[in-house]
Amino acid sequence: MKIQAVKGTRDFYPEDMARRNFIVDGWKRASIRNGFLEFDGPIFEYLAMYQQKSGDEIASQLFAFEDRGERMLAIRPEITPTLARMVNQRINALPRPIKWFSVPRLCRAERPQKGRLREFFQWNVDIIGVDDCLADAEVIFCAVDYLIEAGLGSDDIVVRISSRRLLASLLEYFGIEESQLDKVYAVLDKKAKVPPEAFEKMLEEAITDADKRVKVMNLMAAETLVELEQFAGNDENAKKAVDELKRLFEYLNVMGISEFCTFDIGIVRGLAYYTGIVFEIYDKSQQLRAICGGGRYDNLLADFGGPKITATGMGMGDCVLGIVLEEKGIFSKAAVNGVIEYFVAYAEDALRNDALNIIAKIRRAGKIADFSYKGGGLGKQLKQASAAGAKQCVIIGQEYSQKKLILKDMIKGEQVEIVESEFLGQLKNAD
RNA sequence: GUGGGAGUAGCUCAGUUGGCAGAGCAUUAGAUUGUGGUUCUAAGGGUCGCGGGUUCAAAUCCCGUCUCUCACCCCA
Repeated sequence: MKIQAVKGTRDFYPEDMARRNFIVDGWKRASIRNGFLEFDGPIFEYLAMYQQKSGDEIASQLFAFEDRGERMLAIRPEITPTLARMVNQRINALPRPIKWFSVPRLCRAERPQKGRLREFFQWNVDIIGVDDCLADAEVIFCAVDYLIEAGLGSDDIVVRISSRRLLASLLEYFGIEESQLDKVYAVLDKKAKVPPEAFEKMLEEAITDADKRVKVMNLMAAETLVELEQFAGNDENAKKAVDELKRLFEYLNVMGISEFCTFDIGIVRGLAYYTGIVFEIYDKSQQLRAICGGGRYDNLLADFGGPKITATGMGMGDCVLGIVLEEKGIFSKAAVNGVIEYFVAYAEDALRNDALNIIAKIRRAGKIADFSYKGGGLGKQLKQASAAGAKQCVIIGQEYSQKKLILKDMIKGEQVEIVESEFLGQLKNAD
């Protein structure tokens, strides 16, 4: 029986690996220039760690197994619990704010579909220990900074921003009980995803009181922060939440990315643990799930047995992003092959050892060099050099009896004769 | 867990009324014994997803099954 790749996994052939590296390298560059430090954890953890935050149902959506010591373990479906565990462990020794990032490989046992696989990479950026929404602004900036570097503009993507705290205070102000909030959130999260009639019907089921429901419907139609202030009335909590959003947008404006950002009260995020600012980044032209999502989760460390220290962060997976970059033709910029700087060709088999000797010297000088195993005619070797995308060829022929090489520029097609020692000297001085 | 779509060469796919298994790209070799990219020629590469049925004859029709994929549910 022929064995095939497991459902929802990917094989990375060299050209796929080039794309993956294009994404991952960009993530790391953006993180580092935004002042984040890289961390990583184990690829599996105790199953209980994931159940603690999200409940038992989550167990069916992750790859769990028992080891030989009868420990219940799971392959990590996210890295945030690991982050919480690691930070809690050294909370008194770590200088704050803690600005860390990671690019973990994650697995989730969900049914695969467009933009979602069972094994993927996810860029995570978190700031722990900053109450002010400046931290949220910086997380958003970091994500946008990356997307711009990757080649996307404000015509391509949009950051939709809202606030859990705002929703919570307004809903409470409208008279909806706190115990009902999660249920209502789940419905509000669907607003942009289902037809208006369906949305209305779902809302009817979640909020039986007609007065309250009308208020919520009106609220969900709000498009600007100014409108929200009217809803807030004299409610202190709601006013504070609006004020926070205003400050956030001001920060984003100062940082020069306001054209990417918009307020959208329909952004709720599925999970219960978000406590404040929430945001998602979408591709404007396509019907894809979010490229990126994040927000504030002030109970993170406390949920994992640590002190109550605030946190905010985001995650960006490689699947949806990969589709977007592919559609925009951005991957063509990614170098698929390692670019050969010098391809060494030899005119006669007798010169092969001389060629090998020079190749070794080029490589030890830090340059990328390759050659033909088969040898054969010079034409064949140059053909192979072209196929490999070589920038230059070093040709070793009769001239080598006077220690001279031919250096051929494969792009311009020009060639010059050069003394071997001079050529090798140039290698070391270059760059 | 529910529902649609698709499985033919490494890839993208064609395959007529049931009648010898095909093309392009890719790969390899040659045209070319000191000069590449273009071009030309040739070769290799198939359990037509798998199993059963109908038939003189099945990639093609029927039944079953597996896999992949898309949309739901969910989404950290």
